[in-house]
Amino acid sequence: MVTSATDDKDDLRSRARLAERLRRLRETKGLTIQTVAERGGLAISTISKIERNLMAPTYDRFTRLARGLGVDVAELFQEEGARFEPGGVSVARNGEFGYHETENYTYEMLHPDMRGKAMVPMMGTLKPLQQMHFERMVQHEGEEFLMVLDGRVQVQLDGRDNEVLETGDSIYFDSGRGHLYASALERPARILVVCTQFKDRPADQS
Amino acid sequence: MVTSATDDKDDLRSRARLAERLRRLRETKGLTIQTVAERGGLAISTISKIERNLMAPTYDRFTRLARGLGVDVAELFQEEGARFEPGGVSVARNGEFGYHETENYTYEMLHPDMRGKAMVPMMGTLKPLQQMHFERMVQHEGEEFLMVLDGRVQVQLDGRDNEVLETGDSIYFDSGRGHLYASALERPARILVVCTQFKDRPADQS
DNA sequence: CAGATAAATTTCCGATAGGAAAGTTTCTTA
DNA sequence: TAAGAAACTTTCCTATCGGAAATTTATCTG
Repeated sequence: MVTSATDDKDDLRSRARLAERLRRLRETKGLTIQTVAERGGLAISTISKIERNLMAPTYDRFTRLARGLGVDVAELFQEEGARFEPGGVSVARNGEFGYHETENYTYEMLHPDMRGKAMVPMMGTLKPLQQMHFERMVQHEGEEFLMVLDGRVQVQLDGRDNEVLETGDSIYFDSGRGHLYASALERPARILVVCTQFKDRPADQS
Repeated sequence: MVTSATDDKDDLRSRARLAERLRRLRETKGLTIQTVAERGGLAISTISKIERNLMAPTYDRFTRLARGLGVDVAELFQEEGARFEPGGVSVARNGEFGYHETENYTYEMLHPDMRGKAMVPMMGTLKPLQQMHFERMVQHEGEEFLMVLDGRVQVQLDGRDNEVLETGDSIYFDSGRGHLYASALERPARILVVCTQFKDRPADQS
């Protein structure tokens, strides 16, 4: 065989990154190996080996490890609505939306008249980064789509390098990942954001 | 120990579901075990055992299996719900999208690299109405959001008067209602459309 | 700094993953 | 139906996973 395509080297690198991610995740949560081991139901030594890439965990150990860490299994692999009225239609004219001002952003909900739609579209005006002051990143259930309509926007994503988006660029990401937007120019930027409507999910302890 | 919380029974059930999902996935894609084995770089017998839940694959086999099946690793962990890859992020630069031309429209899918996302954003260029010829209106499952980025757009909605949207205007409606877009000016119009993902996804090949 | 306690690593070994090849079932085609 | 091929399963065996306990390293306390 040795059809290349799949090289052992790749496996090792991939595993190495996984190991690193696991340890970082555990440490940022302030958990000890022992705690994770007890909560997840696997041996201490196993976790130690996995985190140092001395071992490739099997499927069951993997799920247990995720449980011990309090995250969804699939989450470990990331590198990085309600009753909508059938036939419903809503038109929003430029400028006549309901404003929704927060400390750092100015948002305009686009179709507030429709309740329980699957997507929540809104327009936003972003101040330059210097003028903003926030405690922590925004984070919520669901998925998010952002397109820059005017200006240049800096997107901060938890666990990733900052992205700078030019006019016409867009980004799609998991809203569960902490995020922040700001204008990357001296003047305000204009963006369109569409979020999925979040249905509440069982929360786990942090 | 034996703090319950994590029972071996759970592991077995979880693994059983995984096994089933894997086999279904492979079969709906019309792939043989051998093909997957070659493409992913693992032994035939290994896949056979995994699919019949006689073995718990290790991390490396798992990633190889995913590769062989032509799906993302995280996708294998999604229970039925067809969840979106947690933490996923995708950036699309202006102009570098995959074009998708139809008779009347030119669409550019914005984030084709992300599979199984809840929303499907795309940019479109609309010809003037006179130049278009269609048999019937478009109609599909889900909800749809349209914003006019440039130009003036005429939206035909089944059972309703035509709507004319100016730049910056938007419309939100049930995709089940027949719909058609066209530029209302002599020149082409530019729009952004975001649809909700339809439930049943067709099996695709790499 | 010494002693104590917690956290992480290493060791040892039984249990199991997983490849190669042989065996079995299922599908074609004459 | 038989012969042959393709798809899948079993067998056998080595490499390695993974748990318990011993050892080392880090963190407190006085």
